[in-house]
Amino acid sequence: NGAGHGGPGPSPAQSPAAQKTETILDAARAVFSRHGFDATTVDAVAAEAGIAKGTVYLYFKSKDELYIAALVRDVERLSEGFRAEMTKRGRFMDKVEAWLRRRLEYAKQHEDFLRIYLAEQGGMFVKAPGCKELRRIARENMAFLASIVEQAQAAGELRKLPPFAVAATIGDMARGLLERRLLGWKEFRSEEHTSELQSLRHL
Amino acid sequence: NGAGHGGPGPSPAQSPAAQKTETILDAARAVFSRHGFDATTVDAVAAEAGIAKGTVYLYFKSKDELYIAALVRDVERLSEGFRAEMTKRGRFMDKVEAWLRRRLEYAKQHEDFLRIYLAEQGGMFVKAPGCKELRRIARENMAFLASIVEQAQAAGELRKLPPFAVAATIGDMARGLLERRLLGWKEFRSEEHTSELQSLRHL
Amino acid sequence: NGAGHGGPGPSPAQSPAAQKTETILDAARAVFSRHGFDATTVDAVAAEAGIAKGTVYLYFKSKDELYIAALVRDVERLSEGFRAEMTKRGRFMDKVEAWLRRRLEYAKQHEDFLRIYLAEQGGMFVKAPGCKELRRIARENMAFLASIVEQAQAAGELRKLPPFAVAATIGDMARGLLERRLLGWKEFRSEEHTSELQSLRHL
Amino acid sequence: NGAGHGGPGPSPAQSPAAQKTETILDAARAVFSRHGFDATTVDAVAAEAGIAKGTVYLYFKSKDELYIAALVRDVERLSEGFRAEMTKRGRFMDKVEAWLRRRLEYAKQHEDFLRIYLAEQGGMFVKAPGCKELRRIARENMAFLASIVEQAQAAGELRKLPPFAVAATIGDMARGLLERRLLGWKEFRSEEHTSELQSLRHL
DNA sequence: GATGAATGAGGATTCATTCAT
DNA sequence: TATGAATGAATCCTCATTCAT
Repeated sequence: NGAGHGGPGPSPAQSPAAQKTETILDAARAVFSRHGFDATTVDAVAAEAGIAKGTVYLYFKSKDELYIAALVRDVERLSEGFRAEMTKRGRFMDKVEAWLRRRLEYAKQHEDFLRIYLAEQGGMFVKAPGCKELRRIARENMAFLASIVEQAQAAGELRKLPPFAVAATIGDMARGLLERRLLGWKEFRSEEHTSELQSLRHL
Repeated sequence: NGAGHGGPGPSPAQSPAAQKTETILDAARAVFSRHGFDATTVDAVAAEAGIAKGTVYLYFKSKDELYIAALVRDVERLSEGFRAEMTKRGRFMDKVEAWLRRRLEYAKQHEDFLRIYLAEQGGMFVKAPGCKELRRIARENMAFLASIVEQAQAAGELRKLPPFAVAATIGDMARGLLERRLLGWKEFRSEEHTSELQSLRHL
Repeated sequence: NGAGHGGPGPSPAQSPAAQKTETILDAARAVFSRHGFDATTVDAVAAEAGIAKGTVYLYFKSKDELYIAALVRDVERLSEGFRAEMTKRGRFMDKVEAWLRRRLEYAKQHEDFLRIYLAEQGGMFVKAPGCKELRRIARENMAFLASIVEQAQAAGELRKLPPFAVAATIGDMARGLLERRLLGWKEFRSEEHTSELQSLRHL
Repeated sequence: NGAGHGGPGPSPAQSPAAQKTETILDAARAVFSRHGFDATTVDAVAAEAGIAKGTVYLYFKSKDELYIAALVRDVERLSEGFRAEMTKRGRFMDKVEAWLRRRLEYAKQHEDFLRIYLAEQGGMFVKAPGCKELRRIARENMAFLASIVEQAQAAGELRKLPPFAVAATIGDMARGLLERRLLGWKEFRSEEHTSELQSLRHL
């Protein structure tokens, strides 16, 4: 196939073990996103992956570890993706647009990932697990975004507001945008996101 | 009664049954927010409320219903509160500041509520339950906010961007602000939120 | 009934909870002795006790705890019994005979207990669990026996050999005797034990 | 080969298959003695033997069979050893001392075997498996011992007590001695066992 | 109304055993 | 022969819910 871009199903170039790991993670993502962590049974994941229950435990020590692994894999994949995209662009608004587009695309390809991801953001407040890894990534992304903002401010593209606050605000908006899209709120269909993007021009 | 302040403990003016309902809901809020939905046992809620497990089932049909009830009660209380506050203010930024202050105050008084509330926002994407009620409230609030934005635009206080998009953006920012505060991120201590608020002036 | 001597089935004078605890312990003794620790399921114990699986866990935290509790209860009961008997007798051989008779009687009444008890002695060498409690009792009994031996030596009833060694030897013989009886070895039927007892006269 | 000494590791003169069988049995002995039957996994035995799990099943039909085989091998080896030693000696006490020394030596070389052996003696009362084979050996040894006793009685070396009872008593004492040594009871250190042996002189 | 003992369905996890390579 | 990935039966334990008191 033309890309190792992380579509569902393992690419043929990997070791069989790595392939099966990918298969299981894809299944986990799908099932966890449908039912949430607790309502998901390992049986269901195994069934989705087309393997036996015990096999899951050959690749992951526990249900918790499986959940975290599925989440972290996608979050990292997504993070790497948009950082690369943003670096390629020149002007601030282009960067932001690239970032948003990347997230939207990814969300379209992996609506199941998006569900689990957004849910976990909420879960950060009640569950400790894996948070460490996820928080690390979240903060790294935030720092990256802030540095982008600073560059833009230095270039006179943005008003001189605290960069972290601006970065956070952008992140908040993006999340909300994805959520509303996922919930299918009719006020926020299709091109609407551009109108939200417009707001950014004035920051 | 003289207070819609939503403090814990039942007000004395209510019927005994209503008082016990309140007691249970307070206990539920506390325990659910500490451990999340699944990790919370009905036993723990009963213990927190100082009653027997069976008694909980005299007031709520199931654990699910109890969870939703606890959530809805606070969300409605909060919504009513800030709508009233906003209505009292004249200028847009005052309204928004009043709203934010209201949320922060509430969050301070009920950090446990906040946790459960933010977590549930994520849960909207994976669990059906209660979503109907909660979505209704969320959309009503959004519509209210949008109408406020429209007024401000009519008064020339805001640029003419799509009101729903602006309202949504404000909501997103507010949520992010609360989250970062709750997580204790050091970049967003104390007065910092004003700097995020400043951004709004330029919308 | 004429005695709280520990026959199966709870005595009516106890609290309901204590009665049920006894019922479960009796069931546990029976089932564990039939199949050993690992091959015994909590389900089987519950079935033997005529209650539901979950109920067992209202009275004992785990299968391990249940096992230990069943064992310790009987070992203590037996130990107290024979110490009292021995104290009542005057001459050494009478004491020993009383002790042996006590063990044989108990073994007849509680063959299931005996099995579990003897098995656990072997288990001491591979499993740690509960050993602490059981070892304590075992050593207390050994010390008691040794003091009896010392008295007998002081009274000129026994040769002056190291008391602990003699006590241990007596204990070894008694255990072997019980085992052979339990295994039904035809060479060691009925009155045979007296002939083993005779050996003691010459120590 | 020049030694029936039972040391670990296969002797070089055997067929490769027999050598591997020995290797596995050595591993089984080691692991079973550390954790007991149920807590031992076939995986662990294979790892200890340095082979793959599946290979174990090429040599033994099941975990049960492996356990029994490991046990029986050592018991038979030990039995043959001490019978030969005893036959070589002339006087009764010399025979007994030779026998005890043999057991102690074996125990020192194979503490792991001893553990499993003593544990299994208890297990005889709750588990059926292998009992048949082990009981046979145990009774053969007992009969051998009894015949030795009878000889001694005929030679006027021992009082005329029932030979089987005396043999059993000697066996009981020996077992107890080994156990206390294994448990490390401080009352029964080092040379102490001679004092227990002294008792025998008076039987 | 209140209680809390009892229930039993449900799920994570382990591991003996098999079999394709 | 040797391997070790895959299987799935088996079991401990939890906890929402009921109901007799």
